Amino acid sequence: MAIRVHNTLTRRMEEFVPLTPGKVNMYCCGPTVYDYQGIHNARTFVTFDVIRRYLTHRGFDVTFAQNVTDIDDKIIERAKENDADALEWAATYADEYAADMAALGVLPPDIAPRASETVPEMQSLITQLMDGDAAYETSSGVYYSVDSFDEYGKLSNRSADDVRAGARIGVDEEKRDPRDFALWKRAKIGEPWWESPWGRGRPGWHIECSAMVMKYFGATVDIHAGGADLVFPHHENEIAQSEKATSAPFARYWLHGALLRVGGEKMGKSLGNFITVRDATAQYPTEAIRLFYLSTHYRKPLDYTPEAIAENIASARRLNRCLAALRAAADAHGPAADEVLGDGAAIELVATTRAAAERFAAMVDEDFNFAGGLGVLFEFAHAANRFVDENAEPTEDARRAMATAAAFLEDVMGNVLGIRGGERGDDSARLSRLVRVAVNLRHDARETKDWGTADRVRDALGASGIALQDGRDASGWELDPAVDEAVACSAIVELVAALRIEARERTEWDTADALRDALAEAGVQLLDTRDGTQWEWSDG
RNA sequence: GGCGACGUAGCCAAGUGGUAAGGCAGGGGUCUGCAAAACCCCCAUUCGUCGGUUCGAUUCCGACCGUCGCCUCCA
Repeated sequence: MAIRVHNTLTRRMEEFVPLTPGKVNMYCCGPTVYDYQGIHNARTFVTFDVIRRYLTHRGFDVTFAQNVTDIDDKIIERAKENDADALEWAATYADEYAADMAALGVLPPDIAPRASETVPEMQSLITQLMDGDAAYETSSGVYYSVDSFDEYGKLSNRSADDVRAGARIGVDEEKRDPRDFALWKRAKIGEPWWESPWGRGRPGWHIECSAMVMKYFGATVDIHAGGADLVFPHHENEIAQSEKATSAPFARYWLHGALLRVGGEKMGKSLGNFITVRDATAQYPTEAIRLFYLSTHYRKPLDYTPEAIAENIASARRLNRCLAALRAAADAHGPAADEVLGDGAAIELVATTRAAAERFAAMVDEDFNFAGGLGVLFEFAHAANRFVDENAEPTEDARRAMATAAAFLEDVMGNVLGIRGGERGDDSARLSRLVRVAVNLRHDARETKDWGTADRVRDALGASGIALQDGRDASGWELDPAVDEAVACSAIVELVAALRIEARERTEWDTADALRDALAEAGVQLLDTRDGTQWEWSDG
C-alpha cells in the first residue's frame, strides 16, 4: 500500500515516493523564538511530529530537521524592550520552546539548526544568487529579484500582478519590484550583526530555511512542511531562492497544516485570545491536547475550546482504560504458556487486531488521516473491551490474544500518536494529597482507638519510605529521597484500596465509600473490575 | 479586489457515485452493596440552499448563502 499525500505545490493528492527508497528527509519550519510559543504553532509541530512518527512506523528511515529562527526583527525589538542581548534573549526562548515541545511529547528533531549558526551558509547562497544576477544590493541590504525567477508564485498560485496589487504602499523605494525581499539586511545601531561582503548585517528571514535544507539534505528535500500561513510569502520565496540557485526542485512534497482557531477566531496576541503551550500543558494532560490536534484532519481548521479538550480527555481515557483492561486480564493469571491458539474467540480477537492495524494504516496512508485512524482505534477498543467482558475466565489462548491486542494498541498509542508518554501529573503534589489521606485515616483510627489500623498505616507508609512524625494535632512526614514519588503514591493507593476491600468484605459500606471518596478527592479514581480493583489518576 | 479553505446529528468529526465510521453528551438496560468503569439497546431517510449531469449524488458540475484564512517577515 502506497502512502498518498496532498502536495500544496500541485494542489492534489500524489503518491509519496521519496528521493531515495526507504529514506525520508523532512524539514519542518520551526519557531521564531522571541516569546513563549502559542498553541497554534504547536498544532503544526504536533501534526508533523506524528507524521514523522508514522513514517518511521511505516518503515522509513526518517531524518527530521527543524530550524530555530533566532535572528529576527521581532527578537531584536523584544530584546531591546527588555534591555537584553538579542541572541541571549532568543537562546532563552529557544530553550523554553524545547521544554514546551517535550511537555507536549514532541520528539526532538534529528537536526535542529539555528539561524545564528548557519550564517556562513546563508552568505554563500546569497553570493551565488548575486553572481547569477538574481539578487542586487541597495543601501539597506541585498534583495532577491523575483523577476529573475519565472515560476514565482507557483506554490501559492499567485500571478505577479496579484502580488503587486496586494503589496503595501511604502515599500522600500530602492527595491526594483515590490515583490522583492531581503536576503541581507544592513545592521542599524544596536542591532546584532555579522561581517559580510555587503557590510555588517544579518540575514533576511527566508534565506535560512533554504540554506539549512541545502546544508543538510542537498538541493531537494522530500518533505517540506509548515503552517498554512507560511505558504506565502515564506515558502514561495524559499522556492524562488533555492531553485534559482540549484535548478532543482526544492522539495518533492509541500505539506501545510491548517490554522488553529480559538473560540471561532484566529488566535492572536492583539485579539486577546492568545494561549501559550505553557498554559495549555499546565492545565490539560498531554494526551488530550495531542488527541485534540489529531481529531480533525491536519488540513482543516480546528477550533480550540475547553469543551473540545474535555472531549479529548475522555477519548484518551477510553483508550487508556482499554489498554489497562487488556493488560490486567492478560496478566491476571500468570505468564502465558507457549501453546497453539485453539480458542475460536481468541483467534477472532487476533484477527480483529490485525484488521485494525491494517485499517488504521489504510486510513493514515491517505494523506495522514489520523482523525479517521482514531475512529478505527475506538472501534478496536470497543471490540477489545467486549472480549475482556465476555472472557471472565480467560483461557491461555484468550490471554495471549489479549496480550497481542494490548501490544498493538500500546504500539500505536505510544510510538505513532505519542499519547503514552508516561505520567505527566505533578507527582509531588499527588503525593502530598495522598499522604494527607493516609494521615487522616490514621488520625481517625486513633480517635476510635483502632490501634491496629493506625499502626498498619504508619508501618505501610514507613515501608514505602514515608516517615511520619506524630504531632499533637497533625502529623508531619518526609519521603526517603531514594524513593520515587510515583512509587510512594502507588503504595498509598494500594494501602487504601486494600483497606477498602477489607471493609467491603465486612460489608461496612460507609467505611468503604468514605475511603473511595477520600481517594477521589486526592485525584485517584478507583475502578472495580473482575480482575481486582484498579486505579488511575483523574488529573491526567 | 486577487488566491484559497470550509459548511455532515445537541457538540466534535471520518467518509464514499449506490444510499451516512467513530468520539462526546443524552435516554433505556446488564453488572455492582451503591457508584464508577465495561458491556447491550436507542439517538441524521439525511450530509448549507437551489439547479444540472446520472439509472442513482452527501459524494461530480454550476450558482447562491454562510464562516474563515492568505495577500502585512504570524508556524
